[in-house]
Amino acid sequence: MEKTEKMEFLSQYADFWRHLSDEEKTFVCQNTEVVNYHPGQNIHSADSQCIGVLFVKSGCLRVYIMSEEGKEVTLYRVSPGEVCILSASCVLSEITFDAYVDAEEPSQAVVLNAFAFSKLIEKNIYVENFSNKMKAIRFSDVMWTMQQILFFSFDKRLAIFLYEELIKNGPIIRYSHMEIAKYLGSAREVVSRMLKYFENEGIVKVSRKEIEIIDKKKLMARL
Amino acid sequence: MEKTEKMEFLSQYADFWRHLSDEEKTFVCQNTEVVNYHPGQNIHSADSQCIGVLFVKSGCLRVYIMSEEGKEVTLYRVSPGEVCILSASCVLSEITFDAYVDAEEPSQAVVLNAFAFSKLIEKNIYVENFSNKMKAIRFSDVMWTMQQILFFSFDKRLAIFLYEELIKNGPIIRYSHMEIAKYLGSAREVVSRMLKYFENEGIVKVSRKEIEIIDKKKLMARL
DNA sequence: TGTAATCAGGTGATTAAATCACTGTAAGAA
DNA sequence: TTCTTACAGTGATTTAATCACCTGATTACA
Repeated sequence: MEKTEKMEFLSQYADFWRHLSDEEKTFVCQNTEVVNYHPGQNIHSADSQCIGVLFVKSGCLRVYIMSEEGKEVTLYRVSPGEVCILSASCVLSEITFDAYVDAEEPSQAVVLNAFAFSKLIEKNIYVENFSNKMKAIRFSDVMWTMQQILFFSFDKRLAIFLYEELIKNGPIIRYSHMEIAKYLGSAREVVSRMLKYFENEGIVKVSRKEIEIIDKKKLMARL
Repeated sequence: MEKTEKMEFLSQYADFWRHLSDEEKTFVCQNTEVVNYHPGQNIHSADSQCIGVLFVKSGCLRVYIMSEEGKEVTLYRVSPGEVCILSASCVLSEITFDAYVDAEEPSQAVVLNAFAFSKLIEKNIYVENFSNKMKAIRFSDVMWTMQQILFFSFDKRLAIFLYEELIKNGPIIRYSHMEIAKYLGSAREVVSRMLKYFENEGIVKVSRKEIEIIDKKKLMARL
C-alpha cells in the first residue's frame, strides 16, 4: 500500500487524523502495514506480544475471553470499517483483562503497530481520546453480550443468533456447533440439542457444518 | 460548598481540570453541587432523567444492570475518590445500555450536572477524553465481573466475595443474602444454601443480616 | 401495646443448562 | 485405502436457578 493510499484510508477510519501534524501523519504511515489473516488464525492473545490497532478492511474478527480451562466466550465481532482496539491492549493502561482476537474469515487489516500507537497517545490528546472512545464503544457491545448471557434463556439466545445470521448472510449458516457455543458462551452439546429441538419444531434444517433456516416466522416467534 | 473549595476538590479528582480555561472553571463551579444519598436510594435509572457525573466523597455506590423480570447483576462499586460516569449516560453517545446506580451506604458526592458536562465535552477535548477514560476503566471492572460470573463456580465466587469483604471491612459482613445474591448475579436461596454449607464446613457463622468469618484459612483454601 | 405488614431467611421440588463420558460418522491426509 | 481428526449425537450427572411455600424477626402504626 502506498503512502497516499494509506493516508486516504486512515483519514476515513480515524477521527484523530485531521488533528495530526504532517510529521505525525508521516510517522503513522511509516508504522502501518497491510496484513492478511486466514480463517481461524489467532491475531492477539494474552501471551503473544501485541501488534497494535487494526483497521479492518475486509473479513471479520472475533474478540473473546477464555477461562483457565479453555472455555471461550465471544465478546463482539469487528467488521470492515471498524477498529480493533484490544489488539493493542498491552499499551492501554486502562485495559486490565486479557482478550483474544481471531480472524473468523479471510481478513485484511491496516495495522498501526502498538509502539507507534502508544507514542502517539502520549503526544496527541486526540489519539488518546480516539483510543478511549473505541474502548467505550466496545464496552457497550460487551454489555449487550453480558445481558444476553445473563438474562435470556438459551433457546432465545440461539434464536437471536440464528436470526442475526439470517439477516446478515441469508438462510444458510456455516458455523459448527462448537463455534456457535463459543459465540453464545455455552457448550457444544447444548447447542446441538437445542438445534435438534428447533429442527423438530420445523424452524431449521441441520446438517454437518450447515444450518438452514426454513421458517423465518417461527424463528421470529422465539425472539 | 464554597467556590474555592469546589475548585480545590475538583482539581484533585478530574485530570481535565488543569486544561480548563478560567471561564470554564467558573462554569463548572456554577454547575456543581454537593448531594447526599441515603442507603438504598436510587440515584440513576433507565427512566429517571440523568443527573450527571458524580465525584464520590464518601460512602459507596453500586452500579448494576437489571433484566425485564427485575433480576439484578452488580457491575462494580464506586468508592470515595472515584468517579461515577454512568450516572451521566444520557449525554454519553457511546453508552447504549441502561445502567442503574444506587447508594449502598450513606454517601456524599459532588455532582456536575449532565447538561454542563455535555457542554464541556463538546468544547473541550480533555473533558471528552476524561469521560471516555472513565468508561474504559469501568469496562475493565465489568470484564472482571463478567469473568467471575461466567468462569467461576458459585461456591468460589461466594468465597471471593467473603474474602474481599474480610479484607475491606473485617470479619463481620453486614449484607443480607439478597444483597449478596444481587452482587453475585445469583438468587437469594442459592446464597443461603451455600452459606449454610460454608457454616457446616466451619468457615463462617451465619445470623440475621450478619455473617462472621471464623476461619480465614479455610476460606482462602476455597479461592 | 397489640397486631398487621414487611423483611430476612429456610426448604423441598422442579427445571435449565453445563459438564462428563462415550459413540458414531464424515472429511481429509498420508 | 486406511488412519486421523473434526463434527455431531446421546445418556447420565451435577450445578445452579427458579418456584412455591413456610417460619420467625422486626417495624410500622392505630
